[in-house]
Amino acid sequence: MTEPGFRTDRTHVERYDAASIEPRWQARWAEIGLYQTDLLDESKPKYYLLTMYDYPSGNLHIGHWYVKTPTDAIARYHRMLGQNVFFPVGFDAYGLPAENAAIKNGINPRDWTMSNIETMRRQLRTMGASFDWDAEVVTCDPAYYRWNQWLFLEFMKAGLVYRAKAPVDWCPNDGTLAREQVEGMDRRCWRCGAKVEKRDLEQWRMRITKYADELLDFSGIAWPEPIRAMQTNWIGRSEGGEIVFTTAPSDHHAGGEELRVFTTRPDTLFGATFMVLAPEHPLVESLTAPERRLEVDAYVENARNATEIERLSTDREKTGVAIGAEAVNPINGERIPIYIADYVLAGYGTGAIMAVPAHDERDFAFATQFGLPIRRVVAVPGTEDAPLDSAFISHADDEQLVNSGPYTGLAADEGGRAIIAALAERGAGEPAITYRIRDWLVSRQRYWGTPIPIIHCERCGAVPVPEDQLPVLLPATVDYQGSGENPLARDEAFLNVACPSCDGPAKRETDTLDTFIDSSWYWYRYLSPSLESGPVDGAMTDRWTPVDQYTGGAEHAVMHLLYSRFFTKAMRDIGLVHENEPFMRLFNQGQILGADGERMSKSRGNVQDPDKLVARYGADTVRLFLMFMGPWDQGGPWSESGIGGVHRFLNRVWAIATDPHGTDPGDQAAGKLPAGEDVAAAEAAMRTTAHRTLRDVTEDYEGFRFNTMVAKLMELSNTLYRYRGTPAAGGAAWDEATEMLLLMLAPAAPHITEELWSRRLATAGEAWSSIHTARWPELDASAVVEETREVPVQVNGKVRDRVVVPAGVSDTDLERLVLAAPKVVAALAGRAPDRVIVAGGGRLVNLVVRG
RNA sequence: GCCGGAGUGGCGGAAUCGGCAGACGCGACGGUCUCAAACACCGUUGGGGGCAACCUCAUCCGGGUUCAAGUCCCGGCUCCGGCACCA
Repeated sequence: MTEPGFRTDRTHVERYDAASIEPRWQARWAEIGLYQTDLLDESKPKYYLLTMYDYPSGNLHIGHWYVKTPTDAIARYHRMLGQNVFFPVGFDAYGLPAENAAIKNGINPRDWTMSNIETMRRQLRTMGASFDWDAEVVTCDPAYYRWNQWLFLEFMKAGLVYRAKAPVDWCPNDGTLAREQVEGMDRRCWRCGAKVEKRDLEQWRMRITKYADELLDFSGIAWPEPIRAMQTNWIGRSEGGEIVFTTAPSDHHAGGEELRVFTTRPDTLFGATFMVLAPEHPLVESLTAPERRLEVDAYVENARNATEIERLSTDREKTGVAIGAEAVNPINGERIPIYIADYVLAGYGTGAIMAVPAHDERDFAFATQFGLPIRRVVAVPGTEDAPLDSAFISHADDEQLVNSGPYTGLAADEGGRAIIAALAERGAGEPAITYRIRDWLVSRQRYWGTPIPIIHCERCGAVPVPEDQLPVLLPATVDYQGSGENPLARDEAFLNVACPSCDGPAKRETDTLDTFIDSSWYWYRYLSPSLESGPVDGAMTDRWTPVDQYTGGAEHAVMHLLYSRFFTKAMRDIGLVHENEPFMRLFNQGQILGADGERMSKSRGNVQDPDKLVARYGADTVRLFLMFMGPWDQGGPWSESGIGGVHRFLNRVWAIATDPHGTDPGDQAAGKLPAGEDVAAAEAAMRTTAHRTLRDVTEDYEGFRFNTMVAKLMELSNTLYRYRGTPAAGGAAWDEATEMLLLMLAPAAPHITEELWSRRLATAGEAWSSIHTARWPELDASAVVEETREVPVQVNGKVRDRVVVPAGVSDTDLERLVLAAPKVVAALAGRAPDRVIVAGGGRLVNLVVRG
């Protein structure tokens, strides 16, 4: 009878034991398909909730739980609101770690990946997450990646895919990278951290730049400001003008050649005292004077070979050389010397600048270094002769052009427009816009990815694989020969193929697609994962997309989250979908760091495994603890301290629901109502608290404020717990409040609430139905209002007393009551208040006394 | 340097259409229960002062607006994230 280790007077009550409850309900939910969405059911409003799918790395750590369990609570909350919720799950199954594991351990990447997926499926179930597993997508499945290939070819037809030779970012371990995959000032690979180099390679690209302006427009979608700012900066739109300089004739050069520069400051054109070309600029070769040749060639060679590190190690000191040629300023015919310098980038604008040292920091530094003239052309009137010790770049309203010929005296922005207009008339300039974003490089020299469906024929060039020959299957067997080199490149069976166009001997493309292609449209595929006639089911996407709510990490700001917007627009333009944006609302949860405050990683050994905690406390406690830790968008270092408090809360919920009349042995006040309270007052208090909690918790679920949501449920349970064992327990008000507590807690702690709910139904003799299909409780607004309330009274802004007044008291009555309060009288010390402020509809009174 | 976010008890954090600073939880201290420990439960807990009712200081720093400022304005500092010679 008596279990060892527990108090005798508690043993008659069944204790909360998560381990015996959770697996049982998980199995039951799966058995009855509780979370499988009927996508055709239009009787309820749809709600498409998406959380970023995972790379199957092998084990769920606490970070996965941190993203997924609150998202699951959102799904459950919306179901309780009566919406048809679609909450799918899948795996981002292609990618580098599988290959690295394969090389290291001699395992096939597919076997490694699929066994990890199996593990993770099991782990995801222990979370109690309400995923619809029928919709699962695994991207390394030919049923999925064939549509990557199909989309690639359709995009090609639409002019959105092209192949070009250009400098690319190259990681010695991982091969080519998208610009977005190069991180930090020292330009490291996002995967392996190796230093990234530039190489000239012929590669496939997607024309994301076509959508640059559209991608800058976030109207109609509710995305966090930081993500919008990052994308906006990444796209980097600059407005200005292109100005056409010409080369001046000289001994070695006939002159008259166009030299276009881009500038955001056409107003400073009269201040251009030299010109700088990128070392890679195509005209450098022909413009260089014979006597400068040696030095110029050396500089160009050096710039090509210099790593970014070397460039930066000079502490941004400007370097460059004059090429012995001059350019003619189209506005005034002035001849200025031409330099090359590596601070001018070949890939941005026109790869050439007009240098205006008076009004640009970099040009100022260069001019100072090389003793070049600095001519001020913008100034507040009267200050134009003041010497400059740095570039003058402010944009005050009263600035004017100076030393600018006929434009002198104009306001700077007006002058800029006038200069461009004048140049445009002569064909020597025009308004122009440039972007920092580059087209998306999608070729990867890797095995474990989607084969690019292209065949290279010596006669016909790069020929698309005909649609009826898709998918181009990734060969199942792979021989790495212990190196990271792409094994496809020496797989003769894969490689050799007849040209689809001329039937001659040809070779397959051996590069595979960036895995970010996979994740750029996966949410569409969830709606028809096994469709064979196309990538998406138009009727389904029309009905269900855009996604209503997306959750995931901010680390994807300029990769996945930008590519997905691009894909949606591109798919729209080829007629596949009919929307402009993929995700209506986005929420970025924070990141859980290791206990050391560093990012969790296997190599640091600070990865937190939830299994131990689940075994000790149960999944509900872990879920709730992760929500309670702090604001969801904040994240922070991992610490277990505090999880006990959350577990105690669930224990109390259990006791409230199963044993309303029980008492605690340590409580001397047990069984007694608080002093001065009768049963009626207690019941009114429970009812008020329950409905206030409902009001607040509803707002918290809507706003994803899970930490305060849990806190408020704790308060409600504390209130109920205080009445446990008293005459107020077990009555109608108690029962209503308990039911509300369970319903409000259900999205966050699905197992314990399901168990307690089933017991309630059984006790009431009702047939079982899941709490997760129950309706969210209705707020009784009248219950929220108490009969009396406490009003703080300030004298000169400091709280001196609190008076209890009837709920509907008028301001004048309130004032009268306040002035009669003993402590207020004392604080006033006989003085009459000069002002009486009744603030916030009677929430507070402030009495102002002068002197 | 530019862009974005944030600074509140010993700790995680509440409270921002200006209105009782520190909800909720952890930790700590005291207690109940126990032969004892653990568990559980009850109470106290921002600093300083006072026997006490109370007084006083306090939300990164310095100013300001206001009857009233964690919250608004001006000027700084620190930390985190992103970008980084982008003309």
